[in-house]
Amino acid sequence: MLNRTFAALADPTRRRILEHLARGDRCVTDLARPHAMSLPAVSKHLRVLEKARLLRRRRYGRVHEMQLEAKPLKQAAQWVEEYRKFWEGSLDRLAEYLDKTNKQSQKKGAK
Amino acid sequence: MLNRTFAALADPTRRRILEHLARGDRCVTDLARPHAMSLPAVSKHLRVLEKARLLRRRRYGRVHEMQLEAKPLKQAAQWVEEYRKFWEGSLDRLAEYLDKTNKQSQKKGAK
DNA sequence: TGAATATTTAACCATCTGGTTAAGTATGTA
DNA sequence: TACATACTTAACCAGATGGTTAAATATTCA
Repeated sequence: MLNRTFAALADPTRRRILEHLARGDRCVTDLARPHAMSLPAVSKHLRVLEKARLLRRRRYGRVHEMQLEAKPLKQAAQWVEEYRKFWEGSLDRLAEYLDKTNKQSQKKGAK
Repeated sequence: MLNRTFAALADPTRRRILEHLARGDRCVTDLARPHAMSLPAVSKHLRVLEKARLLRRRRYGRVHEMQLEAKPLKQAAQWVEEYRKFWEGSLDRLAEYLDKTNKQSQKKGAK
């Protein structure tokens, strides 16, 4: 699951789509408009996001409405936070401190 | 930068490498051992992580030692958290609440 | 010097990715 | 019915990705 979530987030077009969606549900054509690419291209991106469960799709007649789904993002956030905190705590606390006080001298940090 | 970070994190082998690294600096051979793949394959993964600046490499003679670098992860965490909070706040606050109290009934949540 | 160790580079391969255009499927509207 | 609209599917393409094996490059050790 994390594979798909991170892979989905790795593409800037898809991140922008999510950003637009964060302002409310949108149909495919609306979401495609600000992106300089064809509709099928956007359609593919939407399917990637859908497979990653970052959005849910509902059909109202011929219009498809997308809705954000926060759950996988929560999982991703947890993974990132866990490791970030862990190794900032264990390895980089000194480096980070030095980083704040002296832009140079953190190179000899841990080991 | 986010592109590379998320792309790097999308591969399970690379996530496992980071997990091992979180327990301390490691050389290439050590990092390769638990993965059922060739050394060049691991070497490639390390280069991907290095390009994403998720790790720094230092050469001690013929041994390359890897060290975690938390900065890009912090950026990624910020991106994820920003959007997660935003749309949980706007759309999924109710769903999230229901999630805590009743494992089932959040399906009809927003909209 | 010569052999072993640590690692990368090169060449190759199959599959995935992100885009295209053209055609197809539903649905709404005149 | 016929046309327009919303969207997907199909076929294709170039380039990236994730793996392989074989060979090259340092470095250490005897």
